[in-house]
Amino acid sequence: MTTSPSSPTKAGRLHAALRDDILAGRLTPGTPVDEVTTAAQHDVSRTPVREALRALTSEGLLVPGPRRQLQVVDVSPEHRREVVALRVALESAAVEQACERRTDEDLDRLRALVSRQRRHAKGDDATAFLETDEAFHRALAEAAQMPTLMLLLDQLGAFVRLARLGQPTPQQHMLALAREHEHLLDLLEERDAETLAATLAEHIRSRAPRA
Amino acid sequence: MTTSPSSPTKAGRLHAALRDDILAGRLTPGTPVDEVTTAAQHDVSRTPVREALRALTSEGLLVPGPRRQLQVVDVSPEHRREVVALRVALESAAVEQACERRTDEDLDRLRALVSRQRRHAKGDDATAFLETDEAFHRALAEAAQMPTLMLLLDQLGAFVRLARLGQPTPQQHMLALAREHEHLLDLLEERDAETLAATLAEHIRSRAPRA
DNA sequence: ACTGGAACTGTTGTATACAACTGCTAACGT
DNA sequence: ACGTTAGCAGTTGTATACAACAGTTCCAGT
Repeated sequence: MTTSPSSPTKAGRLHAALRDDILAGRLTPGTPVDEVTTAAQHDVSRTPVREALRALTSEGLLVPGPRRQLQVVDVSPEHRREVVALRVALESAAVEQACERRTDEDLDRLRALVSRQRRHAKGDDATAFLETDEAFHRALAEAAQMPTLMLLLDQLGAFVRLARLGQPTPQQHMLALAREHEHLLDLLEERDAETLAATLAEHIRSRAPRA
Repeated sequence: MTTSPSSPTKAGRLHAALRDDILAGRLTPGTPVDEVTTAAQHDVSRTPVREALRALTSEGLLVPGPRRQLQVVDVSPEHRREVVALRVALESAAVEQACERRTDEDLDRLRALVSRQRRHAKGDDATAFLETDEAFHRALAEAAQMPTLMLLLDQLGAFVRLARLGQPTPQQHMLALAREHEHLLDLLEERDAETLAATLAEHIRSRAPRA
């Protein structure tokens, strides 16, 4: 968010590209990242690289390591738990507001996402499913119309994705999640803020790592 | 946090200096900030300025304006309400964890802060009081030992400070706040997570702008 | 008078050269 | 043999020059 994701600048494109490399697992945790190498690989000068690396650092995707070098972040189990707790806190706050502000268009959009998600679940396409899953949670929060909250959630989103990288998603889970989403939408439609927040919290926690 | 605040680099110092200028009201909302002018004023080249401005933008203290220029953010009443809601969500989550993890040292530190705060209140020193107030809330959250949460709270903290800039703080309020802090600590000591979270939420909201 | 567009101005984006720092290596002295 | 230090290699920090872009002004043509 520092540099616009799809901005026409090299810095912006680099930022997006590296972010994608990290979130897709092409740059694995612990990998050192330095300016000159990255610049050479992408055939640009150090200047835009610096900017991209700075942005990624402020997002927490790169962390300062020992030899004054940046490394791809490694999400510890403890960190994972923290992210789950924060998602619960923020998304709960979001849906409470959303219950007041949601429009019928919001509901339509969300229902469409769930049905797409169900389709992907039936086709056992985990990648597409997870993508839609993220889109659903994002759209749900967006109905609250709280831009600063969206900023924070986007930051957390990167870690969520990172945490999920290794873990497979069995079809059974996918179907269950889609059903739960449907239920969340019913509560949003009824504007039952309290139940919705509590159900959402459980929904998020239930997907959390056990250990 | 992108560039270390007190780092020995020019970029870091600039970042801190500009941040301070904004939070102290020396750079008022809406003021356009451009690279060359800033560079000239601080007698450095554009390079470290760019970095500092990027960091401030990612913190939300600068926002992209019309003529492709950066401006000092103006916190709208709507934004203020959002920040309050987010603080409630995050600090509540923090104290719930803190109830499990707090040590006696945490309590000592916090009690010391409250007593300092009470001293400032009695001396009617609003500036020192608010500074200690921030330190108290930060230390309270820190007892949860959730580093990512601290990052998010620090970001919000800037907006809190900004929102308070105009508003005076009568001595009566200060004394009341100090008393409430004392009460929060009692609950933390008893590890009564639920009551503490609820009381804290009310404490934060009670200071919120009315309109 | 109005429209089109060409030059101009001010700004940010990028490349590159150089300086400063850090950690390492190796050589030297004891 | 060991510790100390000088210098060396690699990296980041900073300055500066140049390119690209956007907005503006002002002129030309109709």
